[in-house]
Amino acid sequence: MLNYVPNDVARSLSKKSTKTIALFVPDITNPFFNELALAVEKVTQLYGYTTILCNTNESAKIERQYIQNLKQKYIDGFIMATNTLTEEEIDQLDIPMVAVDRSSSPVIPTVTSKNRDGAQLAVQALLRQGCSKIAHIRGPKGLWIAEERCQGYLDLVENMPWFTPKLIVNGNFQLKEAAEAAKKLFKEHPDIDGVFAGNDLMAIGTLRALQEHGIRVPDQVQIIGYDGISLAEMVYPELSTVSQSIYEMGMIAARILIKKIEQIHLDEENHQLEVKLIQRGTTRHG
Amino acid sequence: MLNYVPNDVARSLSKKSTKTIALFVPDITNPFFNELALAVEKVTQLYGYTTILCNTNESAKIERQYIQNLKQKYIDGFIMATNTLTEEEIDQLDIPMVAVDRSSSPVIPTVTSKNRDGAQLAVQALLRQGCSKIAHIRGPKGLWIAEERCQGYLDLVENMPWFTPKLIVNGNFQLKEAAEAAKKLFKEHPDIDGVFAGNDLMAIGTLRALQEHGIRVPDQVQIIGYDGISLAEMVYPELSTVSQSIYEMGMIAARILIKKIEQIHLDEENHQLEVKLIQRGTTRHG
DNA sequence: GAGGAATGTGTAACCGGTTACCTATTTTGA
DNA sequence: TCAAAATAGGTAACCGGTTACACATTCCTC
Repeated sequence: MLNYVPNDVARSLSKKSTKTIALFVPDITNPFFNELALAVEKVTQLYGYTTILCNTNESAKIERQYIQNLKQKYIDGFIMATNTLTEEEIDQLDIPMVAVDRSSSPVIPTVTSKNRDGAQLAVQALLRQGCSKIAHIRGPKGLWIAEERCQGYLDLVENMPWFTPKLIVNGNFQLKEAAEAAKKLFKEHPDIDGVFAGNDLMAIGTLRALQEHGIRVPDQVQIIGYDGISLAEMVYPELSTVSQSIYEMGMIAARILIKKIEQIHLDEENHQLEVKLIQRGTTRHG
Repeated sequence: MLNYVPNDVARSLSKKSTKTIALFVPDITNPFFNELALAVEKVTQLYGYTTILCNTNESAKIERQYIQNLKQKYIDGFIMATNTLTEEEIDQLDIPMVAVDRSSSPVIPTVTSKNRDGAQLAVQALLRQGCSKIAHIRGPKGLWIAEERCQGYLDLVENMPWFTPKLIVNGNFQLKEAAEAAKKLFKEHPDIDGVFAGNDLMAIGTLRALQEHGIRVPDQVQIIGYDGISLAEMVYPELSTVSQSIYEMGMIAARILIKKIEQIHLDEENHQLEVKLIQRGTTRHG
């Protein structure tokens, strides 16, 4: 008889390992993280690991709870798309860990994209395509990727005659908040004709706000987002965006984590992925 | 010293239970299932259980793999928002199980909404608000909830002089497919002035297709979706929809499952939740 | 104060694998 | 052919809890 199935729990107990890793995401309803999860899962499965998805809902408390809970269960490692943990905590956790998209500490390997370059790409395109007053809907204060993208925007517009810091408003990476922010922004500056949003969700929120006010996109205002989530192709007009290879980010992060778990040497712990500008319906390109 | 932390794996081994349940969803990128997951997680956490989210990607193979894998890990129960398993399989699995939204077998407790009633609600509203030719973008053939919603539509329009079965087209519950289907539909029947879609995603796809063709919503065509996902409020115009309490569905399913696991008696295994029509920007209501 | 119940403590077996170690067998080479 | 080495098979301890059962102690009642 060959119908013997080993008992995973018993094995885990003696090996102190479960062949399971956890992916922490701050917001499961953001398609960006879903695509990331798909990629991570694919790679881990290939190596015989199971992935479990943890939605922290942007809450540090939930995140810590999950971590304690999972450590007790002999989880083998973490991929963090969140950044609430302090450096100390990570140090004393003493479990293989990789950061993706957002990074909370320089001590752990990080996979991210060239945010500043990407932002410049977007703003360049807006300028080239005739915009004469460009606003930026930015992500949360203190979040590294939001700062970088904002910086990329500033790099190109800071010295423009029309520039004022009031053209930068916060949308917290969320659709609804960005829509609100955009409404206020356009009320105060009706002559804005270009918007670079810190992520696609906020760009879509901006689009929605403009449509509500009867402002034509891209005729009157051009919009570019950031991320390249599939939702960007599902709105009308389709969203122009700075696309990062989300799938690749997930795959690389997963591979790095597994190597760390299995103690295989890594030549390069950090990865910065290239981004590319995809122009669609919200911009007036060639 | 009170810093003793019991070892979960050892406990699981001897108790043959992990205080963990799994939620299976067919498509993690569909916001409906995210909202469901949030609800399930909330309840299970309350009862001391951990939930793990499994994305089956509509694939029966992946689903079976997960199930095998998890059974070996002493999972305590399953909540299935999928319907690929056969009745036999469920029987011989011999693990507490609850179906939510979709049901694959009458032998397991099911939490769903009054689909047929909901569809009627939508079509009634369209008729009342002046539509004289209403189409239906339906969900996958063979899927119970899709059939029910289609039936609800038929209940009201089957005997109308303008009705023809060609007004029913398949969109597979997906945004893109529905947009394509809608385009074709409107090319053949330009006089359609109302659409009831089998879910919100398809309604949004329809909206997108119409916008692309310069057809004004709700002036020329009114649209109603089904589900009440939050994305419905994020498009412009905001989508009118038949809202089911997704959160409640998740909570009820979780509670039923936990009771089954802990062998507490249930008076009522099946639940059919009420739905309500929410009119927003895609309909011309009073 | 003795008999019985009620409560407390201690120990060993068990959950089902992994692994280190010891003995038995086969293989290899001089 | 025989000793040493390589391989095979078997056993016991261990991972870290749970639980059942034996035994000791306290309490209550007549």
